[in-house]
Amino acid sequence: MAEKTAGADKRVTLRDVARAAGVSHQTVSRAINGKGEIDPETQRRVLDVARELRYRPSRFGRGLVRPDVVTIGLVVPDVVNPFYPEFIAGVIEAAGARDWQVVVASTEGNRPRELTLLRSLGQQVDALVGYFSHTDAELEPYVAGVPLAIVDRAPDTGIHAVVRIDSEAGIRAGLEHLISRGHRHIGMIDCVSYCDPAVRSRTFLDVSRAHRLPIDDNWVFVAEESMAGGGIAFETLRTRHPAMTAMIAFNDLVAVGAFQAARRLGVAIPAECAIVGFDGLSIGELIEPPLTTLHLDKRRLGELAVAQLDQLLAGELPPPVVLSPHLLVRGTT
Amino acid sequence: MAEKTAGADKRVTLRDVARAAGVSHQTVSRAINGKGEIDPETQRRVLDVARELRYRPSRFGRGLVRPDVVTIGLVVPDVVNPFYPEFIAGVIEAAGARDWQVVVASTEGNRPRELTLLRSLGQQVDALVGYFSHTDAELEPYVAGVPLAIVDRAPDTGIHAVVRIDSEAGIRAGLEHLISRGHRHIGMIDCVSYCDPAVRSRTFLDVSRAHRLPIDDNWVFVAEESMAGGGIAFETLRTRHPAMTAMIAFNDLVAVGAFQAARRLGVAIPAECAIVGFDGLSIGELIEPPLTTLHLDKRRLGELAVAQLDQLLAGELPPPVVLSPHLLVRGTT
DNA sequence: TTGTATGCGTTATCAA
DNA sequence: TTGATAACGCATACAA
Repeated sequence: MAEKTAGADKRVTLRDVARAAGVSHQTVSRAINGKGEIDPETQRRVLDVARELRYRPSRFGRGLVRPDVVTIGLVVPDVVNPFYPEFIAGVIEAAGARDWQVVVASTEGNRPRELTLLRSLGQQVDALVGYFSHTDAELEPYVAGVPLAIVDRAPDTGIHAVVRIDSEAGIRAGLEHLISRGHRHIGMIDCVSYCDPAVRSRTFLDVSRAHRLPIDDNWVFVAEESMAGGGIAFETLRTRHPAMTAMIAFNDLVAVGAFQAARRLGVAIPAECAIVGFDGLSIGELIEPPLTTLHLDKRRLGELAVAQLDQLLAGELPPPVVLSPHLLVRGTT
Repeated sequence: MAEKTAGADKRVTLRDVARAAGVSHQTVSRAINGKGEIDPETQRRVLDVARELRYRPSRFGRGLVRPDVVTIGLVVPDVVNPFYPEFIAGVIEAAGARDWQVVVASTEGNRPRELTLLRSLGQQVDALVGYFSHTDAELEPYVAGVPLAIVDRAPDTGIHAVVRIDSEAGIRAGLEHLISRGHRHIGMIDCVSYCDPAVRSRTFLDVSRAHRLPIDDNWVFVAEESMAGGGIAFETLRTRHPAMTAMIAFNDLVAVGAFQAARRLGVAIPAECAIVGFDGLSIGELIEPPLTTLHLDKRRLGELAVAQLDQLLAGELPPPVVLSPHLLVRGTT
C-alpha cells in the first residue's frame, strides 16, 4: 500500500523497476536495451512496469560504463547577430556528422561572463569551440585542460587549436577594388572587437599609404556592431570628411546601417558614396542596390572549427587554419 | 620508466592521480574541489600532479553522485532561418537564468530525421523543447518518458506542455487591417507547415467570407518557406488574379520574397499591391518601405517554452500557454 | 533465459 | 589533515 506513495522525489532506478516487476535489475537492463537474450514475454512485462513507474535511464550511470557520446560546448558572443547563426549551423552540422552533441551558450558580449561561462561549461563538455575574447593566459585558469578551438583570433601561446579569418586580405581586396574604381577619399568603419583590434585599421592605413591616398586615422571610425552603430559611423565620417566618396565597413551589419543612414540623408549609393561590406550576410541582398561585400563562408568556418577540435580530441594539436573572404561585387560600388 | 608511456588511451582518473601523488584518491578529490580540509602544501602538490597527468574530472562520475546540472535539448527545423535565432536566444537566456544547459539540434526540416534525433537526444538530456512536426502518437515511441514542451502546435493528446502561437488572431488582424484600407481582392501566401496546415488558410477564408470578399481557395498559395518561395507565390497569385490589390503572407521571409519579386516586376508597393507579413523579423525593416507585419515576440516564445518545461520538470503538467502577435503597421500597406 | 557479482569515476561519511 | 569504505545507476562477464 505504501509502495506507490513512497517515492517522494527520488529518482526511479533500474532496481526499482526490477523490484516492482519481480525480476533482477539485470533483466530490466536487458529489456530496456532490447538486446535479445530475454524472453519476449518478460521483456514486455518489464517494459510495462518501467513505463508505469516512469523510469528513465540515467545518462550519468550510462555514460560511466560506456563513455561514447561526445559533447562539445559552443560559445558565441550573440545568437541573434546574423553572422553567428550560419557559423552555429556549420558547427552543429559538422558535429552531427560525427555524432557529437553541441551545447550552445552566449556570452552576450560580456567579457567577465565569458570566463564564468567557460568554467561551468568546460566542466560539462569534452571540448570547447567558439569566439573567445581573452588571451590564452587569461583563459588558462578557467579552462585548464579543456581542449579549445578558438575562432578568429591570432594564435597566442599556440597551445590551442585556432581558425583564423584572413581579414587583412579582405580589407586589402576591398580597398583595392575601391581604388581601382577611382576612389581616393575612403573611410573605414571598424568595430569594437575584443581580438586583434588594431590589425584591421592598420591594414587599411597601410594599404592606403601604399597607394598614396590622402588618408589618416581620422578616416577610421570605430562603431558599435549594429545597424545603428553603422548609421552613426556614416554620419560622423561624412561630416568629418565631406570629400569622402567611398567607405569600407568591417561587417555587413554596420555597412547596411550606413546604407540606411545614407538613404535617410538623401545620399545616393553608390553615386555619391560607394560602400563595401564584410561577411556576406544575406541581409546585404535585401537593400537596393545589394551590398558589395567581402564574402566569408561562415558555415565552413564552423566546420573547420569542429575539424580542429576533432584533431585535438584525437590527441594532436593541429596547425592554425585560415579562412579567406572573397570579394563579391554587387550594387553599392 | 614504463609509467608514463603506458597510458595507451585510457582516461586518467582520480585514482591515477592519487597513485602518482602518493595520496589517497579522496585527498585528490579534496584538492580538486578546493574544499578546505586539506593541507595547502599537499593540495598544491596534488594539483601539480593532476595537471602533469592532464587529469579532467569525468562529468559522468560527478553527475552520478550529485545530479544537479540540468540539460535540455532544443530542437528547431533550421538554425539559419531568421525566425529561429531569436527563439533560440530566448530559450538559451531563460535556461541560463536557471543554470540549465541547452543542447541545440536542427532537423533541417527532415521529418524522419526529427524522430531519430529526438530519440538520441532524448537519452542525453533531461527534457526536450522545440518545434516538432509529428503527432503525439508518432512521437511516443521515440520520446517515451521524456518531458516535452512543444512550440506552435495545437495540443494533441494533452500529455505534453505546449506553447501556442495565436496565428488565427494574427491572420484576422492582418486581414481586417487590409479590409479597413479598402482592399477586397486579397491573396494569401501560406507556407508548407508540418503542424496545423489548415488552420491559417481556414481562418483567412472564414474572415474573408464574413466580410463578403470575392475570394476562394484560389487566392491561397502555399509557398516554400524562403524568399524564393515568396517570389514564386507573388508571381503566381498576381497572374491568377490581376484584380488583386493586397496580400497577406504567413511569414516575413516569404513576404520579403514577394516584395522583391514585385520590385523586379515593376509593381509598386504599396500603391499597386499592399503586403502584410507575419513574425516581425528584422529583415522587414531593411526593405523600403519597411514591411507591415504581425509582430511576434520570438524571444518571449523561447522563454515561455522554458517556463513550461520548468513546471513539467517540477512534476506538474502546465496548461497550454498562448502567445499572440500584434499588428505593426509600417510602409507596405 | 535469468540472476549474481563486479567495476565505471566521483563524492560523502566517518573513523583514524 | 588524511584515508578507508560505501554509495550513485548502469552494463557486462560469468555463473546458474
